[in-house]
Amino acid sequence: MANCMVFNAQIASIMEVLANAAVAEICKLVDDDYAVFRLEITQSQKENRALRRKLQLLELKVARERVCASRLSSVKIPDRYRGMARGEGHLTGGHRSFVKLAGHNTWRDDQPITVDEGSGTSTQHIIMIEAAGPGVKQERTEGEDPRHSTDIQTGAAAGVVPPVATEELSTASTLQSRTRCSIKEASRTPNAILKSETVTETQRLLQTGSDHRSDPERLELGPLGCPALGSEYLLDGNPSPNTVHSHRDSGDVLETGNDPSCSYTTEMDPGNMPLGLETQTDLSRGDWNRYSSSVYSEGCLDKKGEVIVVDKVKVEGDAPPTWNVDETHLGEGHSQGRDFLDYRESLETNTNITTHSPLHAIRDREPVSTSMGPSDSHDRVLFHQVFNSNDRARAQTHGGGTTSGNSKEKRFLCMFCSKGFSCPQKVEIHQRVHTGVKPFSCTQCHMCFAQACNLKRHQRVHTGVKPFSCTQCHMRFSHSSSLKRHQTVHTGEKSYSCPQCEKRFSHQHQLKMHLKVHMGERQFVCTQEVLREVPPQDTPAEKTFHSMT
DNA sequence: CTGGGGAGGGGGCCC
DNA sequence: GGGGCCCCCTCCCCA
Repeated sequence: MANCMVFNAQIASIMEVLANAAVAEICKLVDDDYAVFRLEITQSQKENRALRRKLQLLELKVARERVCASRLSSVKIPDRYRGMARGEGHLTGGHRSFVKLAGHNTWRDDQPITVDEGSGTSTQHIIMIEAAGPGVKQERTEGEDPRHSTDIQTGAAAGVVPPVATEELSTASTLQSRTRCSIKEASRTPNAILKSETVTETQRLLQTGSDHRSDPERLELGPLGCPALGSEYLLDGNPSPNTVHSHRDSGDVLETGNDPSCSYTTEMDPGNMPLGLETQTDLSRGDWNRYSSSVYSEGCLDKKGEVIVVDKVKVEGDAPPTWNVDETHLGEGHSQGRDFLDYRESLETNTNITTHSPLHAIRDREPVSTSMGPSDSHDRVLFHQVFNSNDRARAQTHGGGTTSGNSKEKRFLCMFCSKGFSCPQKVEIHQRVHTGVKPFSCTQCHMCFAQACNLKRHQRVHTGVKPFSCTQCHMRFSHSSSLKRHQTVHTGEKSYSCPQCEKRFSHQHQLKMHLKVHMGERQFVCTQEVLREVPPQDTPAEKTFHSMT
């Protein structure tokens, strides 16, 4: 009996121990789960805070817009900042952007913010500016929160919504505080960021689809919430700048509606240009004429009562109407030049433009009278591009920079890729790379050309004329460069050298073929390395090549 | 190697 | 003299 009781006591103690162990185990699990759960709660709370900040910013932004709408005023932006801040044209309209200062940010880079503006939503991208970088200059203005003073000087009112989402955002005065931000190589990849900005802006244009003229931001507010780096290019409030939109009444300009897939992003992207344009215009119907007119010669036709008979404009693609020219039709340049002049004129007729460009002299001319109707996203974006290029040109002019460092100033920039050229004709010719317009067609074959001289050269194929003859042999060439290249046969010149070995070649193609040998050998040896575990140091291309040869 | 197109730059001419 | 326009040259590339 006593034993039984002892046994029971032992069992009880054991069970107690087991129970305690089980409880401890359970408690441990609960604690772990609780910790995880608490962590999740903490994260959620952080997210909620961030979202609240965004919401607050957006609300304040709307308030700021309303405030700014009532005090629209022309703000002169230092030209030298335009090109930069406009980000090669892609920051324009970037009032949708916020500048997020490094160190103050609570958002992720490039974090989109969806804004409900009543007429639609838009995605905004936060531009991260490395405020502490050596290339960043802090500039302060009166009443300015130093934290808001990034490197982009816009000198405009209606400042940036401090991206830091600080509490002082709650006051309108803060919102209107002048913010000077100037981007100087602030971003490591400005183009990418700026392009994304353009994308979102153009998308917004499309999505809202409303009359943006009444949008004060378009008038005054520039990128980064700063006033209007590119605001002048907008026609808002300016009755005269008929300019680039003379064809907008065509009705079929763009039926993008709210479809972001028809975004001008594609259009803006040189690489995708043809596709993007096809989404906007029916090339097969010759709408390219309209496009190209709107780009190059906006308004000039209406104004002057002229009709540039774009008899045939051949565009890469199907059913290309062709602007037939023969070698005597090289007067195309006249119309080209006039068109471009008018195109520039149309830009300059915008009285909101503050410019010191020499082109500005044209401004005094009779304003172009066109049938520009209510705002149109397509036209607006086109004008956006056009003016940006022009403005960037001015920025380059005043900034002293040239696109490729040539001695001659390249004030005329391609609206698609911002490449600079010394004269408008060259820009127009260059832009055919993007537009695919080839106005010069051969009368004897289907070939079309973007440059008259190329057509002229091509026609030697038909005529058999070979004006370039070798002085050392009987060879004749239709290409001057072909002759030059041929003469390396006689001179023995081998200007193409292999970077991986000592071999030299007289023709580039030979070098390319040779390099393929290198590549092939390298791959071969890599394979051998895998199979034989060849030490890596034994496999430089040169050694490999030499050993194999 | 040659043929030939794409594209940019230079220079002359004209206004 | 300066700027715009136009043609030619040249380089690059591909077939």
